[in-house]
Parts: sequence; C-alpha cells; structure tokens
Amino acid sequence: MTKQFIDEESGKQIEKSVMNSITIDCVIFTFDEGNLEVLLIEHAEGISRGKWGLPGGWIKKEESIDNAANRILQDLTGIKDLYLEQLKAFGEPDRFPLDRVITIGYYALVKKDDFDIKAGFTASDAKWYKVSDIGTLIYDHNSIVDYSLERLRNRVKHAPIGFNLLPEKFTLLQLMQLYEEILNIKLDKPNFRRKILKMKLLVSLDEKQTNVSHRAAKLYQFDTDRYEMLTNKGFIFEV
Amino acid sequence: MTKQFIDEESGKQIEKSVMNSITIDCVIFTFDEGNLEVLLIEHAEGISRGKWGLPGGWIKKEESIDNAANRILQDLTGIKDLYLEQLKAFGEPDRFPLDRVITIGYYALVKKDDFDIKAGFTASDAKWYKVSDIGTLIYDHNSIVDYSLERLRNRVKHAPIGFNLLPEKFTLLQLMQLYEEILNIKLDKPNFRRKILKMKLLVSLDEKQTNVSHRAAKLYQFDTDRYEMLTNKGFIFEV
DNA sequence: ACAAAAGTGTTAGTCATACACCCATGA
DNA sequence: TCATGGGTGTATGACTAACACTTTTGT
Repeated sequence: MTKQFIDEESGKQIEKSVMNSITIDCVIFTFDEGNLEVLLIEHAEGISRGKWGLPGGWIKKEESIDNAANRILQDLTGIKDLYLEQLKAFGEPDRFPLDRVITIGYYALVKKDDFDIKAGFTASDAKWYKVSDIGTLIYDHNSIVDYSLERLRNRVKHAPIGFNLLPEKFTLLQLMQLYEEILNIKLDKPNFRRKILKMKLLVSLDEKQTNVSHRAAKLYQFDTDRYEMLTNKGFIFEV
Repeated sequence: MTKQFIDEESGKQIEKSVMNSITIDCVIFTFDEGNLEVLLIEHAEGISRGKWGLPGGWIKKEESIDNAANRILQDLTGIKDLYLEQLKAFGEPDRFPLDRVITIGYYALVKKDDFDIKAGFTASDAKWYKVSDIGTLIYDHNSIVDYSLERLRNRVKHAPIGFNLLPEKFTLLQLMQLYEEILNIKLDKPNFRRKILKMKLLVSLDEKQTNVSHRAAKLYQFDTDRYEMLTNKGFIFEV
C-alpha cells in the first residue's frame, strides 16, 4: 500500500500510505483573556511559502476520518482529549491550485493551558490569532474559518460550551465573556447569572478569586453529568 | 484526464473522468399524506445486488461537490431547483467492502408532485419508503439516513420549512402535520395556528379546500420574501 | 343530526428584559 | 473614598400550554 511520491505542494518526497486527493483542515479555537483565537500555521515551503493557513494533513488508508483528524491534532498540539467535530467537506474545483483536492473541515476547542506546540513547529511557525485579526489565508481557508464560526455560534445556543475552552475553575463573568465573544453581543450580567444558574449546569465552589483589585468572585466548575446530559438533550439559549 | 476503468462494484467498464475514492450519497425526503418518506434505490448488479440503498454518484474532476450532487439529483429526479444541503463526509475505513471510499452525504427536500423518475430507473428500482419503514441498507447508508434526520429535525426548529415539501397551496393542518411527522411529536392545533400566524410567514388566500367531508379549511401559501428572511435570520420554534 | 375538522377565547403560569441598587476589595 | 466588578431585587410585558368552546360542511 505504501508508495513514495513527490508532494506537489512542498516538493518533498513523502510516504504515500494515505488517500489521494483528500485532506483534512482544522480550525482550532481557544479562549484567552476574553478573546476567541484560532491557531494558524505559516507555510515554510512550496507555493504557499510565507502565507498563513489552517493546520491539516492526510488521511491514512486504514484510519477513519475522525481518527485522522484526532491524530493530526494530537501530533500538533500534544492534547489527548480535545473536543473535535467535523464541519463538512469543502470541494470547489479550484480551491487548491495544483490539483483537484477535496478537504474535510474540522473544528476543535482547546484550553490554551493544555496546549503545547509539537513536531517541528516553532513559535514562528504556529501562532494564535484573534478571530478579528485573521487576514487572508491560503486556498479556501477563510471560508472554512467562517463556516466554523457559524457552527460555533450555533452550537453555543443549543448546548453547553466552555468545558473545553475555560480553565477548570472559572467565574460567571468569564463564562459570560465567552458567550459575548463567540456571539459578538453584549449580555446583561444579572440576567445571564440567573439563566445559567437555573440550568444547574455549574457547581458552586467554596473558593474565590485571589489577587483581584475588586470584590473577589466566586469560582465555579461544570457539573460533568449535567453538562453531558444537556449536551445530548440540547437547550435554547436565546439572546 | 478521462480514463477507462472497471467499476469494482458493478463490474462494468465506466468512464473515469471522476475523482477516485470519493462518492456522493443523497437522502431525498418528501412528504406525502402525512408521512415523511425517503427515496431508495435497489441495486441491480454487483456485490450489493437486490439490496436497497441511497442514490449516489461520482464527482467529476472539474465540478464542485455541490454541483455534482445537484447534477446527480437532477438526472435522477428531473427536478431543477430542489433544496439541497451537504451533511458531512462519512469515512469509516470499512464502510465500503471492496476499497477505501469516502462518501459525502447530502439531503434534499422535494415535492412528490414535481418528482419524475429518470435515467434507467424503473418503478421497481426506485421507491419511496416511509422513514419508519426503512430496513437495513447497504454499507453505512443507515447512518447517513439517521444523521440526515437529525439535521432535518434541527433545521425545522430554526428555520422555516415546507416550501420544498408541501404543495403550492396548503392548509395549516398540513403544515402542522409536517412538523409533527418530522419531530415525531403531537402539537396543539390552536397554539400551532397562533405561533405560525404570528411569524407572518404565510399569506392567507381567499380559497378553501374542496371535496372534504368537513368544514373546508382556508388555504395558505408561503410569503417568499418573509420565508427567505426567516431562513437567513433563523428563529426558535420550540416544542 | 352527527361526525370531523376548522377555528376562537380564556386563563394561569413562566420567563425575559431592563434597570436600580447594594456589597466587597484593593489602590 | 473611589473605582471596579460581584451580586440581588423587582416590575413589566410577552409568550406558552392547556383546554373549553363555537363554527362550518358533507353525509
């Protein structure tokens, strides 16, 4: 099954135990200091040298698409259990200039703390960009990012979110800012509190913030059972 | 670009100006006499002879995936402007027994009246099945149907539906039954009326049902502008 | 007259919104 | 004592669910 061939993009000879004409591209989201960010990779070689794009890779002949996406992300980020979901296939005939390649888009949610760049990438190769600061990316990667944002906005309204984006312990304001940032709206603090607390999604801890120059907020964590239950059942978080 | 090769499934020699290892499969929904139905095809040749599955086809090298799906469905059904949306890619390594093939799932909504079987299919080759009557299909086609149903159920709660499933003129009860059938629930007639009418989605016609053995219901049609607006903006139809 | 579905009215309760206001803490 | 964010209270209005009720039409 394995064969050697020249990668048309990089010019390098690579091992070919992967599927032809199909790739995977991932939009990796994180949340840091009130900003929603996406991990981008700077291409070092080939026709797209110096340009930024989404991390991606090939699908091995004997692995499922989901497994391929998981493998690619684990190799890149070092994170085992990240949240990962397929978006859809992107396949305009001219999306990749050298050949007809269809790509399957994924999006992932990770905590920045867990993140650890791996495998031949240096800090200058891979960088977090605020979603508002993303410029023009290679190929159709801007479309994939746009589509992933739509999906994320939809998801946040119908299922709990934050488990894979916030630290273990967080304040209600942090959670609210996550919603505000994803949905790009302003929320009313008192009403947000009530809405979230009524869901019984959070466990209130006997702990408070430290080292803040204002009244310390209570810390919460997610009730994992309830989180899972609401993920399956869904809800309406209207704005 | 064009080459001849032997199709492993059917054994037939077919023209090969299409992408390798990638197919399209479509779940075509219709609504008939209160039932949600799916179009299935009986395979006449190859390893899956006599079994039922979803209609599908190949992607030509120079067409987009969406165009391929449109072409395949137009050839099959004769319908020009059907509602069509990509689901996602399905790619378990063993989903197709003879080779590694990834398929891109689509779902379509059609009016049965518009429908007209084409291109080498006879009535015994292609048949409408009630969703509750779908048995075991070839490959992973049951997963694709299940996923399309989930997507349809989600869609019906957040955007207007019916334009591509109901006749031009319809009663409120027909629309309600469509919701009931898709969501698999019972609705309260008076409350459904108010909810839908409040959306201003329908234009009331000065026409009534004929030949019914009870009080004739008023006929409605969709306000296309409003339908489109609500499709883009989205809404919440909670149950 | 009766069956069957169309269509209206009413009530009680829940929920979202908007905003006023008090609390705790570090600088 | 002031700025900053944490957190509570409350009045209003909108909407939903449940169900009783009236209307129309063919048989």
